[in-house]
Amino acid sequence: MNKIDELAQAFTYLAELLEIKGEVRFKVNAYERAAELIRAIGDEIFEKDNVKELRQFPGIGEGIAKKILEFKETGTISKLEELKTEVPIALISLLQVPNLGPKRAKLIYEELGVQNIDELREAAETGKLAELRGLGPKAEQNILEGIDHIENISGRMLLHKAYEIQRDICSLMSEALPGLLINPAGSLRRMKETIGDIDLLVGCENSRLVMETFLSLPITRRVIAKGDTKSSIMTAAGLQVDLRVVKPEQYGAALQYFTGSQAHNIRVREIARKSGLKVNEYGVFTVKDNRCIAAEDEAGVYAALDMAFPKPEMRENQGEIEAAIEDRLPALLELADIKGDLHSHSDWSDGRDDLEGMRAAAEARGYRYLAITDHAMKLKIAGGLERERLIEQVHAIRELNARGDSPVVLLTGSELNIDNDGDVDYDEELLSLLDVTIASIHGGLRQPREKITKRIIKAIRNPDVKIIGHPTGRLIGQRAPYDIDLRAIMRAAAETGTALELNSFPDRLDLKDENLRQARDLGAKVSLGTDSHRSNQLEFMFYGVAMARRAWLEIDDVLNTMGLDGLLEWLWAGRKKA
DNA sequence: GCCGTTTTCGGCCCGACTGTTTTCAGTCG
Repeated sequence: MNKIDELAQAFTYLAELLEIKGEVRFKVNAYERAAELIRAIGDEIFEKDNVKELRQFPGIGEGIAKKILEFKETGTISKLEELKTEVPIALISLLQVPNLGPKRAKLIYEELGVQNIDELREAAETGKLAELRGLGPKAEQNILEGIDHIENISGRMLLHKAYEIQRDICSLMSEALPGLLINPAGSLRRMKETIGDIDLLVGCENSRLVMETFLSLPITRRVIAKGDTKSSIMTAAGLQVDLRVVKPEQYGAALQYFTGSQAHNIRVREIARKSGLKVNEYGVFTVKDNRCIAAEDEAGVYAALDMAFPKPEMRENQGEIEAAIEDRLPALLELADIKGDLHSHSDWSDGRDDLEGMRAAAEARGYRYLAITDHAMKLKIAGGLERERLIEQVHAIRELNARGDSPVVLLTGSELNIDNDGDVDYDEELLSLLDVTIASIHGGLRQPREKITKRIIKAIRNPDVKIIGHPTGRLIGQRAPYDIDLRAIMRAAAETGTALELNSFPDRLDLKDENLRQARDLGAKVSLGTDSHRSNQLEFMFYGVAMARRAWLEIDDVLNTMGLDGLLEWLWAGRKKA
């Protein structure tokens, strides 16, 4: 775990231990917000070295600023260490059990001495939980099911998986109830990279009928909760799906309410309160006489608060509220702005489809160009192209382009390997044949921070390298990012005019949203590529664009929104062309 | 703990559902 995550986690622990201890809600909230904020800001936080600078960030006051400085100095926070002697840190693990919160965790610890999940299970199975005041057999059963859930389910689901499931459920519901007004809400609508559960929102007068239909879907394994307006089910795959029903004339307010994020909504409601208004899932109301002034239209909810409409992907309380108030929200990148894909593989290396198949798929997407960036020779395992094969491929691509039977121009290219010394596979002469030169790390992933950072920066300074592929190497939920000085890499990329990739393959999404925003702020260009190994994977661009939108990127921040001529000019700037 | 053209003190978002309660606390999002 890197320093930023450690610091953020220290504040999360502070919040959770205080919560178990029974500290006032607001103090706990402040620490939780601090943890969130630190994760969003990233390494920049360690570049500040006094209280005053740290307090510039809204949500960081004197107390938290001092704790950040203490952590930077000593690697720990004394208040946290103190707290650990009062409340066993292991108790925090109990909080991840659904249906078990801080109050009951404290009770269970104090009455039964339970400190971890194994002990919790034993207490539940022997009926001891049901004997505690405020709990009963049902609560005990729910906690047992909660334990089963976290032990069987490996955390959160990748966005693209959840998105597909959502699409399936919505179409099943629409089949049963034609014309139904139904949409995803929650983190799925915000397009977070991973999804904990799926939130769906329906606008319909007949909520009973909607609920019946939903609860009898074939995907339902267990009904968790069912009420007049809200139900939850567990699917066989262990995914929770929540469905809310509101009246059609309240749909906009409900969509706003259930899209979140929680931090965004809290800010919105605070702002409403200051104007004598109240916001809930049924509309915007005056506090004085409870008169509804907006509800049907989501943008109308924001308008009632004198705010511009922030797109769902932005709603993380990362400055979008202020921007909406001041009417300076960015014009986010759209999928339609993407003129082509800059990272794809064909059957010349480890892809499945041939050049024509890839080109046809690009044409179907309305692209102007597609870069064929098969693996370079040092990556033998992926069928990396030897010199002669690469030359052959360049000729094949040129021939295909010369036929003039497609609006899509294939760009020659390669996904080069950054070796241990920071050099790439081919010599200058061969590179002078390639339009698109991506350089990626494929080996030595666990080297020390200085070493990998140095390798990448050397590649960035190579005039023949125009794009750094999957810059952090993370695989969501499987492999941590390389230990690198990302900000130094971003600065070097900005300085040399090298693009950083937003690899849009679903389990990569690399750079991730907050890093993309940092890259843009530091002046680096972003290149969207799907890393497709099959022609149908070009559709992953959808998820890359979603990440770009979460990072507030606009057209000019992204390389492949350029037309073909502009792009080629950019790609060949400062390079020798054969 | 944070924050301030209504406050340097006194506020701090909102509601549904469940299970255990005879009117509400705990949990969740």
